[in-house]
Amino acid sequence: MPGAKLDPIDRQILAELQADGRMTNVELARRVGISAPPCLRRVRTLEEAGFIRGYHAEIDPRELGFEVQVFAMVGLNSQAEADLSAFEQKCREWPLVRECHMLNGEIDFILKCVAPDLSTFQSFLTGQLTAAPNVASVKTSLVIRDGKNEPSVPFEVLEDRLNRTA
Amino acid sequence: MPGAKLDPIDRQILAELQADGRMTNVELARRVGISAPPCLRRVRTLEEAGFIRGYHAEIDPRELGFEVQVFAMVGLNSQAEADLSAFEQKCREWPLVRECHMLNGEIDFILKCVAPDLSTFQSFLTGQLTAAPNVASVKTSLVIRDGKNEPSVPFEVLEDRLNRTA
DNA sequence: GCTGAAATCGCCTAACG
DNA sequence: CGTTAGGCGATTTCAGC
Repeated sequence: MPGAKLDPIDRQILAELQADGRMTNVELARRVGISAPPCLRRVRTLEEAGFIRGYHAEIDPRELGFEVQVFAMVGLNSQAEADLSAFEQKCREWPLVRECHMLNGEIDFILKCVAPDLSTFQSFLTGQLTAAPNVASVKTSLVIRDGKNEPSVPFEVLEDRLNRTA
Repeated sequence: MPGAKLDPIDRQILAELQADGRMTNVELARRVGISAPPCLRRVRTLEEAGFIRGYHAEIDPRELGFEVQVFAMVGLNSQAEADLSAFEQKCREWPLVRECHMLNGEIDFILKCVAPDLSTFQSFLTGQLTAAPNVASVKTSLVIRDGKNEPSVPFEVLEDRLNRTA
């Protein structure tokens, strides 16, 4: 079971850094109740072990002029591994596509896209996405507003779960 | 037009901090070609103006024991504003729901969820989500793998666009 | 008004117990 | 894991353009 090697302090470190990635190490150490040097060692270990993939400023797309956010549901003609990978590669090359997730069921991929305006997105949709090799169908939905948008992991659930097993 | 008040240095600061949110201020200043104090002032201004919403460590959910990632497409019975808000509020209270976006078209909301395992998700699905007031239909798709997962904003597109206008 | 230079203060981060 | 200690970054102050 992954996560088993982490003690409560490690998990708290991850939770704190997920909430505020620019927290100083001494502040972090204070919050988790140890002194700074071991705290820093833990952070480095967590980074190297792949628990922490990186640190990012969260930027408001609308403030920057990206007024449009769209989800695209994509079906392919072939689901052979080479064709799936080829499509993923295309997504990595398209800057308007921010996320590309392979799904089970009738939809093959869901894409989260941003664009400065609708016409930019439309021309990407018709000129690039729909026109790409192997793409069978694309259904798009505009995002009206975001009701919630949190970084990846709910630590509360993790703690609940470990308490229940304990 | 939003983003018009930002000069090229501000945009570069945002791009650098989106790529590495823990970069030191002196390193950031070096990269954007100004000295540290004005660089720090710009960062503070960008934070206060809402361009930067926060800083987060990016944590690998699978490493932490969240093996399951699911998209849920939700339709409601009533689309009155009070009912839409009520559903969004529910999503904010459910820790397994990480994102909740209101969409146009026949789907009302798309939810990105995580869970430690399938059975945890299933019990959330049947016990909470489908059972919530006003929920008419829920279709779920398991994520097989992530082909791309990038933070919000493609600065390349912004620069292209500004160059074209200039 | 905004930038850069100098100086202070606090943090980072090694070495050691 | 804690303590100590030296070097570096952060942040304020002040002068210059």
